[in-house]
Amino acid sequence: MPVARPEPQEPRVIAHVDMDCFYVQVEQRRNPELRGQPTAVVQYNDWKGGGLIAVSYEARKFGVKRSMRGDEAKMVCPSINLVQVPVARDKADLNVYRSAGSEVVAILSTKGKCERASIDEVYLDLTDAAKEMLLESPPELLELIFEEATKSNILGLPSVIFVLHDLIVVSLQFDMNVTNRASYVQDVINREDSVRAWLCRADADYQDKLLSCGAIIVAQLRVKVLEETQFTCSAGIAHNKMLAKLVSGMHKPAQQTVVPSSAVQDFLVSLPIKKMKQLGGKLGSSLQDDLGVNTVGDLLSFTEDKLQEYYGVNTGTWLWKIARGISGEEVEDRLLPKSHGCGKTFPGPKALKNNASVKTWLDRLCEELSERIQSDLNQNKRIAQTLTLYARACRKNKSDSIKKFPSKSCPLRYGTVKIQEDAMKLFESGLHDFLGSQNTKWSITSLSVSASKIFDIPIGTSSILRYIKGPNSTVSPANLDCSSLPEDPSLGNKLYIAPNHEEHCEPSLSEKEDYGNNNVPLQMVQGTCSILKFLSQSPVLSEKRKIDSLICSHPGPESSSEPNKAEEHKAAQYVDRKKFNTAGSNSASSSTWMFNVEDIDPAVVEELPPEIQREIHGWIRPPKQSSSKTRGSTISSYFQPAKRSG
DNA sequence: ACGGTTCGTACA
DNA sequence: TTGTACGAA
Repeated sequence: MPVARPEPQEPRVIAHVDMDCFYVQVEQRRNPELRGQPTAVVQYNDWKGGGLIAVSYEARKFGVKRSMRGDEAKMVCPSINLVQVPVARDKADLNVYRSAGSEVVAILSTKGKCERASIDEVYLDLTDAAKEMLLESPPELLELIFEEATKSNILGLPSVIFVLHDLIVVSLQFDMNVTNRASYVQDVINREDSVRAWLCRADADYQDKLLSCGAIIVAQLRVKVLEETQFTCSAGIAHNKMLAKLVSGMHKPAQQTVVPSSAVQDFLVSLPIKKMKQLGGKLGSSLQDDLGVNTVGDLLSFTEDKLQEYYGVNTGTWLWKIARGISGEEVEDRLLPKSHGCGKTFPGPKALKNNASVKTWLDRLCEELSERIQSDLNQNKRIAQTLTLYARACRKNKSDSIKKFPSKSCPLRYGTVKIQEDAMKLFESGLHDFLGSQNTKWSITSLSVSASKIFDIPIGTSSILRYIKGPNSTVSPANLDCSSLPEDPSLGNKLYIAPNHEEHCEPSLSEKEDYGNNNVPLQMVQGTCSILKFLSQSPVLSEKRKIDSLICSHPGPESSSEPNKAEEHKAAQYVDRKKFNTAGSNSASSSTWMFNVEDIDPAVVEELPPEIQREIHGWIRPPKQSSSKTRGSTISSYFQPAKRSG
């Protein structure tokens, strides 16, 4: 359920940018003959012409909709071009669209904080850039700026304003005919005055000016996207994510829309409740059916208490706020996806009915997943930690309870074969739970695997791995070259060691430790065992004593209460191995380890080759004063390095 | 018996 | 923390 975030009191400038029928545009770029023609992208042509997943605006005029089959589309629009999604390993392969999306993100992320919201959408926080523009522009330039801003659609004006520069975009992209263009331009000219009147009115709001600057920045970004990728997009500009998202699709394609604060109330009152993000599903239906709320305006008559009563504290306050256009959700600074997944459905007769066919498909899915996390590692220096298997299943039996196939996870080991093995084990475990004691027939209607808990490889990892691995190794993860990585001071003087990348590393499944009631590798212990084992095998750290010298203090809570801290630290100077391995939930729970460089015994360092020594010394920098946040002073967390704080 | 595929979040 | 349910595109 949604939850309200504390909203900053300073007004922000937020944009939501949405590519126009993105997959179609990607295909049109690949084959320019498709431009300006009714086109749709379909996957799986074998049954009823395949399912449509993107429809060009020309085709929409004929009534072609997503969720139609190819055959239906042909019925209502005989001239439609149906382009198939690429297929690899007998399944849809979306990589071309992913990388096209990355091209766009690379451009859109240049003017402020940027959050990749999906393969074809981003949020931008342009507050700083807008303020800068407003501050640094001399008065005579301001007039020009506002003139630029008149090229956006602005909510709450007497009527909709068409956009001059968007006209150019539209005519480039869609081959608009001269008559149309002329009438649009006339439209702009007619309405431009009222926009200028709005922007330059005596009491023009500081917030409105900021939004105007934001609109200009977004317009420029969109032009740049068009120039460099040939893709058009639409955008919404507002003071928060919710409103920006709400209007980004209001004027499509290739246009943008601004929401001044003054227009929010009028805009929202008549808006159907189901149009709001997060209210398109059951929660929205409940509002309609149980409370008789059909528009956002209807929500206004409910007190916050009443809403909390119905939907709980979190959702209640969230509802109360969004009805008033209030949303504090921040734009996250993230250009890459948080997880990678791939899956396939096996509808009806295609359902998988035995282990062999499951294995065949699982192997294919894992192969793709492995490739994707591998390229994420190579290109972005990121490592995924968790492998999860999902499936949907039917049991062929009599009166059947609607039981779900449970999802299962384990630590992710790199390497296609390892992933395949682990995924199959996960499947067997899930199947076991699913079937219970019964011994009935089953069939699988969908399978998917995903890699999650992805984080950046911190500085220092690569060289250690290179060294331990040996310079001549050709095994992929060891080929990491992070030498070009920028230093990130927020990570502190820590040495990270990520096992599971090493061939020597034989974690999890084979160890069969008795930590659970099934054979699924448990995340908690496996990583621990394997890194210790691994370290003990390394030529550098072959003796147990040396390992202990590496791990020389106990992980305390990140922000433990001050009085006991010193004492705790002292008491835990030496870590009992058993305790270390099986410690509580917040310590050993992952396969990545983080040490303070200062905690490494100098004697150990001396045994390392000179170049590694130099590197380690390079990590040791004077303590930083800047941040008020106190980082763990010892082996802090075994999990993700704390989020980058700057 | 699902439009298919991928993603993200909140909650128990 | 893992698994689940839900929502969106």
